[in-house]
Amino acid sequence: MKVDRSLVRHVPLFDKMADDQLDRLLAHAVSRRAPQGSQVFKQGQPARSFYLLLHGHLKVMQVTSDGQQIIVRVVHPGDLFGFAIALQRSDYPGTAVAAADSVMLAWPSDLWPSFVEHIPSLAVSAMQTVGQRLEEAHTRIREMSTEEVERRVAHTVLRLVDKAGLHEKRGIRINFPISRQDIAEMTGTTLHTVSRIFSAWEAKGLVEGGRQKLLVLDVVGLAALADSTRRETD
Amino acid sequence: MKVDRSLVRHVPLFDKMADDQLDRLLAHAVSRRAPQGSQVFKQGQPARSFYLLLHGHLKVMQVTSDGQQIIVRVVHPGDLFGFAIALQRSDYPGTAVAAADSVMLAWPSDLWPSFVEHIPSLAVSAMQTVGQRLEEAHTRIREMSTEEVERRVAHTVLRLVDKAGLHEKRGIRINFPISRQDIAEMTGTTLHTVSRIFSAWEAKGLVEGGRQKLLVLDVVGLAALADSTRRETD
DNA sequence: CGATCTGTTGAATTTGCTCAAACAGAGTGG
DNA sequence: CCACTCTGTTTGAGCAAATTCAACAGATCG
Repeated sequence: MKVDRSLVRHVPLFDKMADDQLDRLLAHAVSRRAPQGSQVFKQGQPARSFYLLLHGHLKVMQVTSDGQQIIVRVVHPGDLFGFAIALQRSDYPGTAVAAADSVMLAWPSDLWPSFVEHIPSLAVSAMQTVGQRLEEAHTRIREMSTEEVERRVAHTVLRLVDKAGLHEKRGIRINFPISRQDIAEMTGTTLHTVSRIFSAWEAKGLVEGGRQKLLVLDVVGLAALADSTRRETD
Repeated sequence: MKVDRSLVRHVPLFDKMADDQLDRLLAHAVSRRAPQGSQVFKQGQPARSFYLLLHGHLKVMQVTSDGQQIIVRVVHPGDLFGFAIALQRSDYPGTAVAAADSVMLAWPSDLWPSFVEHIPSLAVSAMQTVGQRLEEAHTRIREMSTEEVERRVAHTVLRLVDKAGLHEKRGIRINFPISRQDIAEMTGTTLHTVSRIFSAWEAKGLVEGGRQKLLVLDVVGLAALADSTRRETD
């Protein structure tokens, strides 16, 4: 079960780590594949492992008691996920679903404390990661409190461009299959509204849609829309 | 600048800590008072200190570029706050305002790394705290995505009851001055809507309002309303 | 090739916001 | 003590954004 150092060397979480420490860490890692649509772990399950995404994209979802679903966050390559254990939780707070075929490393949760103990920089990095995640959550709360749907959708798409954008001749492609429903669940609206918004944007030449596909043609225009202080876009 | 151990002994963050460690920690602490309405720190300021609230209540707010305000969270006694430094940030992401006269301990941010190094349990506790905060943020996102305003307000009030409730003969009093505007900023709505909701609740005998005052008469009824799966309350 | 999934679009409806006006209570100063 | 002001609260009316309802079209897949 050899995992090569170069696979994770570029990950911010590990870039300050000495080679031998990194090797010791990787010695306990198991690599795992998740085909598109499969679940890596489920909400409520005991958190037996924590993960690092190497390739692909995951959606972390939560289901409410009355069956409604939201996407808590999207996991991109290089992101640590499922580390409930570090936050002193015994179960996963959400369900991780592969949005595209994905590859990840998995460590047994039991090992976390000893890792942190022996590799202090890991604790610092982990703390930083959680801190960023908290900030993202606050950003989302702020947007949901103060912005109308169209601007929220614009912000969400721009974040996707940033995290999962692939440059093409005609624009920037979101690099994994994503539906209107998904975007609705990320912005707190309905797929109907998202569909209408995308149709309007398409008419304006900002984006180009398609079944589970999204190509952003005019990032600047979209950003202008996202930052516009109410009613200037006409 | 002596700070007594007993002041903080009950705080979860410190309850597993040895006496001598705690004393070493407290040796560097400075106590500080914030009269009602005063700011403890401002959004964007360099994060020179981190704090522990001993007494009172604070609101942490963020202002959007176009001037709108939201309340990111409410700080209650025993909560650590303003520890941006632990998350590797150099400035405060929000503004902390005293909702009531408050007393807190302050430590220079510089000391955080050495504290964490010498007191490993502090790192674990801090991580846990941030984790809980992240979960709260996700709960709020979930509520804002899936629930109508009335239920969100109900949930918010119930959280206040839990964190800042004071038992009285007639019901449970929220133990610090809080306005409709505040609750609007916590739930992502307007003070008008909150006022209307409270008026309706008052008519039903669930709560009793007043200028910056809130007395919850029927916690169970409120909880029923908060958990009702759409349109059953009539 | 039917069945299913995703997306589109119109129409009716509703929620909650904006605008507007008035009111209540606490504190202030004459 | 009373008029005045400030701040927070209440309430109505109209309106707009977004949801719900509904029907359909095009892809995709077994």
